[in-house]
Amino acid sequence: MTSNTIRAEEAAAEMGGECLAMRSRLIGRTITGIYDAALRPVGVTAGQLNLLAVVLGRGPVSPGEVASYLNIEKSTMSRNVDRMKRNGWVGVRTGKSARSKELEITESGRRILAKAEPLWRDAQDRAREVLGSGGAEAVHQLADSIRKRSGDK
Amino acid sequence: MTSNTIRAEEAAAEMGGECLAMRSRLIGRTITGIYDAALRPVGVTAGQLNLLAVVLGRGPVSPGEVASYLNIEKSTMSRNVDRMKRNGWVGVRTGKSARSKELEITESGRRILAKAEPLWRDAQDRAREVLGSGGAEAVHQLADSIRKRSGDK
DNA sequence: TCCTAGCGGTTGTATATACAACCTCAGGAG
DNA sequence: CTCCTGAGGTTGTATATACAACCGCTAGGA
Repeated sequence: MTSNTIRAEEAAAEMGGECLAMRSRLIGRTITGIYDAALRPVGVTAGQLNLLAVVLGRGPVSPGEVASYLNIEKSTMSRNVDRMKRNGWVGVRTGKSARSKELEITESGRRILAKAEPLWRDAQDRAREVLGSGGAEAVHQLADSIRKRSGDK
Repeated sequence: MTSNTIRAEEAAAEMGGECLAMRSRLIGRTITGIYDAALRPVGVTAGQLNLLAVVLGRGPVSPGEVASYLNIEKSTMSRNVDRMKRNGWVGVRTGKSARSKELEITESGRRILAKAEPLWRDAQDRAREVLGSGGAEAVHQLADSIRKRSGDK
C-alpha cells in the first residue's frame, strides 16, 4: 500500500515541525539536566529538590496532595516518597485516617535544602539564559495555564 | 542550628514560587500524558512517535544525530532504539564506518505513523487547549531557544 | 607506520514516570 | 448494623531518562 508511505511522510513532516509533546519533552529534559548537573555536588536531583520544597512549603501534607499539585501519578509519588524517606529527608506518618499518610520534612531534609539553595540559584540563572529573554516568564505562564485547568477533564 | 531551618524555609518558598525545573517538568509530564492517552489505541507512546517522525524525516540517520537533535543522552538513545527495533518499527544497519549505525523506518513503522496521525492531531488540539492561547507558540519559541544554544557549552 | 586520543555505541546502575490491578479502610445507602 | 462504593496507597510491569565505565574503531600526529 503506497498510500501508507505517503501519509506517513506527511505525518512525520508535520509532527517534526509542530509536535508540542516533542518540544515540551525536549524542554523538560534540557532544563532538568541543567539543575541535575548543578545540584550534583549536594547529591540531590531536580525532582527530589522540588519535592522537598513542596513538602516543606505545604507543611504536613499527604502524598496524594503533592501528587495532585505536581500532576504526578499516585504510584509514581509512592516510589518517590520511598526514596526521600530512604534518604532520610522526609518523615512519613499516619494521617487523619488510617489509610492516609502525612509527609513532613526532616532536619536532614532542611539541611539539603539549605545547601542546595545557592546551586539551585546558579541553575535557575543558567536556565533563564538558555530559555531566552521572556522564556522564563513563558514557562511560568504555561505552568499556570496547566494548574488552572487541573480541575477539568 | 536554627539558621538551617530558616534558610530552608526561605529557599523552599522561593523554589516553590519560581523554580523553572519544577514548571518545565510539570509541563512535560502533563503534555506527555495527553499524547500517551490519545495514542494508546495504536500502542505507541509520545516519545516513540517522536522518534519515528525524526527518523523518517531525516532519512537514514545515526542514533547519535537523533540524540543530539532531541538532546537525549546517547545511552538513553541506545535503549530507545532497542525498543523501536524490537517493535519492528526501525531497521538498524551498519553506517559509513564500522563503529557507526544508521536507522531507517520500516514499513511497519510507517503504518504506525499513518494510524497514529489522526490521534496525534487530537492530542495536539487538546494540548493547545491546555496550554492556553499563545502557549503553543511559546513552547515552539522555547524549543527554538534551546536548539539555538545547542552548539554552546 | 605506529600510537593514541577521541568518537560512536553499549552496558551496569539508579531515578522518574505511568497504567493496571490490588488492598484497606471510611463513610454512606439500605 | 451490614454492605458496598470509592478514596488513598502499594506493587507488578514497562518505558524513559542519565551518568560512569567500558569497547572497538578511526583518524591524525609523531
